[in-house]
Amino acid sequence: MKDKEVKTRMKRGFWKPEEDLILKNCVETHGEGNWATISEKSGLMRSGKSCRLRWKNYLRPNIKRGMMSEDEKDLIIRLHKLLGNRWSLIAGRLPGRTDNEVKNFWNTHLNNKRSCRGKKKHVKSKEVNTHSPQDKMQEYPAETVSNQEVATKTALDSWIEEMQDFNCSLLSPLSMNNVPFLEDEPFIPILDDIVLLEAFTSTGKEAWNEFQPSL
DNA sequence: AACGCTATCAACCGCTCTCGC
DNA sequence: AGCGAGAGCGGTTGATAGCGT
Repeated sequence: MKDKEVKTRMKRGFWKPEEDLILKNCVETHGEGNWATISEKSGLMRSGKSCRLRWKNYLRPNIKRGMMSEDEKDLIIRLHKLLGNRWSLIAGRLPGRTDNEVKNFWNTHLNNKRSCRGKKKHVKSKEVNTHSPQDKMQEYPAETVSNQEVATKTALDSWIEEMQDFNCSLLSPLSMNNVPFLEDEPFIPILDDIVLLEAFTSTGKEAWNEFQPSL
């Protein structure tokens, strides 16, 4: 019950500029990550969670605000197709964008189901390439991490083999589309390989065009 | 001008994950 | 191994801006 009391005493709702300033100073003093300490020391009466969210989504340096570029939209679509609603993972590939922003963008601009609610028409999904690692992965149950890893690795291996058979050269993702990647986030082994291969070697324009009529 | 509807997005909630003990 | 605390994630909510009637 004490938890509930603390919770109800916490301030909620929109952040004021002065609160942002205090939070910013506190993060600089106590370091990013010590949210419980920051929450306590700041005197903002905001929960650690709330502080973390505010910092991560708005106050963190190098946050990019405003409209998504065509490249970003394209990348979101491709990554979502591959990863599903793994917003933090997708956002990690979009410098300056947050998971919350990507999630909101998807739900408002790109989510067909939601777009259908209004006047926008649902667009039939295009035929998928049956040789992609993603499709191969669907053959495996992905309930557990180990299953996922095995599935992913098997899919990647066989796909790379096929690609080599077709004499395909797999370019480094870092050099493509002029899309910079966050230096502070290491690629997740195996999964990232698939993400990058899929995202950067297919025809992204087709994927984007699927969504265009509904926008 | 007033009203209703829709789109947008900041923030919250609840769950899972991770790490230290 | 088990437990608890804190951090992180994805889903959802709610305020409000904008537009049409």
